Amino acid sequence: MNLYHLRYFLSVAQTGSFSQAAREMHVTQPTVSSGIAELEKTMGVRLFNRGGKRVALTMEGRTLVNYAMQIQDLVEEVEDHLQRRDVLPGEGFQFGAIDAAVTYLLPDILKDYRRAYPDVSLSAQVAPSRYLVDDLLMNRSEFAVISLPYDHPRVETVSIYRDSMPLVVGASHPFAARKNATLQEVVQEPLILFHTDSISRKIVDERFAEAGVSPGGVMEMRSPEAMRKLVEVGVGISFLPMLTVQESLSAGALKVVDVEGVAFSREVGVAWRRGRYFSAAIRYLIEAIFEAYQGLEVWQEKVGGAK
Amino acid sequence: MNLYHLRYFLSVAQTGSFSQAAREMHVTQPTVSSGIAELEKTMGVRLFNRGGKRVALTMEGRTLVNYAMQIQDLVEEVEDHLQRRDVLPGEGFQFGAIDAAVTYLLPDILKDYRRAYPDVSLSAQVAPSRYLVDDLLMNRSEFAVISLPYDHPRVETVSIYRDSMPLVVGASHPFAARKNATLQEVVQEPLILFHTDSISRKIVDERFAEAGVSPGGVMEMRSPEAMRKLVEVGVGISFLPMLTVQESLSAGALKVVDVEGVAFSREVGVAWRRGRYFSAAIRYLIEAIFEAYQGLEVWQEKVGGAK
DNA sequence: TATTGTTTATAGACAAAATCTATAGATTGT
DNA sequence: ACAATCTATAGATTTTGTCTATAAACAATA
Repeated sequence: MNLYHLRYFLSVAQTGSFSQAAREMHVTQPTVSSGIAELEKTMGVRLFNRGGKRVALTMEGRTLVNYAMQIQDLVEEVEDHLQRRDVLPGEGFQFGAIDAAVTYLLPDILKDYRRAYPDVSLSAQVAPSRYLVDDLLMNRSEFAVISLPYDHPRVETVSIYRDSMPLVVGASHPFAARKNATLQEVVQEPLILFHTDSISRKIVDERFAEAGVSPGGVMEMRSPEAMRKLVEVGVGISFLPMLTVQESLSAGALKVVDVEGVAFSREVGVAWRRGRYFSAAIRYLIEAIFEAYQGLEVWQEKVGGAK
Repeated sequence: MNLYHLRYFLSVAQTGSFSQAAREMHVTQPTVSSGIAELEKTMGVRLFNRGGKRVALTMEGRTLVNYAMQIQDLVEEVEDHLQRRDVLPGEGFQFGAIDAAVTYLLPDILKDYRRAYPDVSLSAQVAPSRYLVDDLLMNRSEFAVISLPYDHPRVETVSIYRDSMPLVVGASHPFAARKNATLQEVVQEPLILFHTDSISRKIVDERFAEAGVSPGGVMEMRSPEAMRKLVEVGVGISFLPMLTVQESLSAGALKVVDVEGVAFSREVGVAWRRGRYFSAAIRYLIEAIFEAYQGLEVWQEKVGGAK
């Protein structure tokens, strides 16, 4: 049983003639004959009564007409949907994003996206970068907005945003009155740092190692928002992404202190599993991100040609 | 696009693996690969993201899953229906029958049929034999119960019932008191005869011609029931099928009068377009008719072997 | 970092099927 | 009876699907 056979069958049922159906389907009459014969053989019933100028459906033929039409409709519908790249209501996809991205970088973009694809349901997974990369590798999410650099042979990344990570202290901290401090002074203070498997922590650690210093009492955290709060109330001081502390700085709850010879920064970028394919609705969101920040050209270079 | 490809696709979607799907479908892995590749080509979209131990559906793939499952279900359903020779509610067929058949021969059979095929809707076309045969030839009805003999190269017939056609007169007619009458006497009376294109009329006419008599005032009718009424009220006398007049005889409204040298009778039989195919539900009804009267063996001989 | 056991993709051979041309056999309508 | 039109069939051809064998990519492990 073949979809073409069903098409021939419906045409014969409608026209009442094998020859005419053949003309409509742009095939020869024996093709239609053998198509119907094949259907009749596999179904084990006669579909038409031949003889006379017109053929007539049998009862079984009438039954098959009902089904064949439904099948035909579904086939046409799905071809249409896929070729127009329409999205069915309820369809959607999952992507990953670090806290700072979903809180500060993406909201406006997601709002616009809603307008472009109102039927697509988005599911954002918020977690530290390394977990998000796991999701990428396991095909559990389509792309992720993570901290860079992230080096993995199966993951490609493009930076969208450079974020400085200044030393921030609570408003009542002794450093708050000063313009700057030395690295040696900093490591004497109780430090609140990202957890050791985070990108941002790696950046800090590397610089510390270069300078030959090592911090004393360190508190480790996964959540930058929690760290911001802890610094505000004076539990310790921290190097935190500008995105995270912007509002607290404006409100005066935190202060930035320059550290001599140190200019920490981390990049935020889009990451995806190398070589993967992007559906139109997904590609649209990714490109909106690049357009809002930067990286569109690099992205197109990496993925644009090889659909 | 092919139904097998859809099956492969669904299996891959479910198992998350081309190889495993191949094992489930009892084909080799390259077969699945090229099946999916062909689907992706004709649809113009990627259906899976490959790489890693498992493949993952794209958004388009998820869309196709929805449709493919529906299509699959319909295909299975229709194969099931046709092979079991089930009948869908509302399906049905049309057959023809002369007045006497539908009134006196078929009611009980149709009642039983209801029990065997409650979902089949029957449509009986009631008309004189020659119109019913037209329907047969045009494939507008599946079979017909008509008066015999009916000679046509494209129509086959099997007799089910021999019906005598005695001379009947109204209870108050002068003949009513007599045991018999001669043909000469009969043609003096006002006769009510079937219309000239009817089988029964032909039988009567032929006998008249043989005997060298020709009737005087003749009233022609199509409906035997109407003729019966007219004879009852004394408009004339008639040769009517026993089936039609049975009740009136019992009630005493009509009397049978023997006519010397005349024994009219017509046969009732089943007719169908030569060489046609009978669906199970139709065949059942026809065979019920033969079983209730006669002709089952002749029927089976003519149509039984050549399905 | 190499290695082993997976995976999917590809190439070429082979088999199955769908389709075409040509023609026969039937039927309808003139 | 004849011409036109229909479906069925046979045989050749082309297309499509499937297989085997193998390559290339990847994951897991030593």
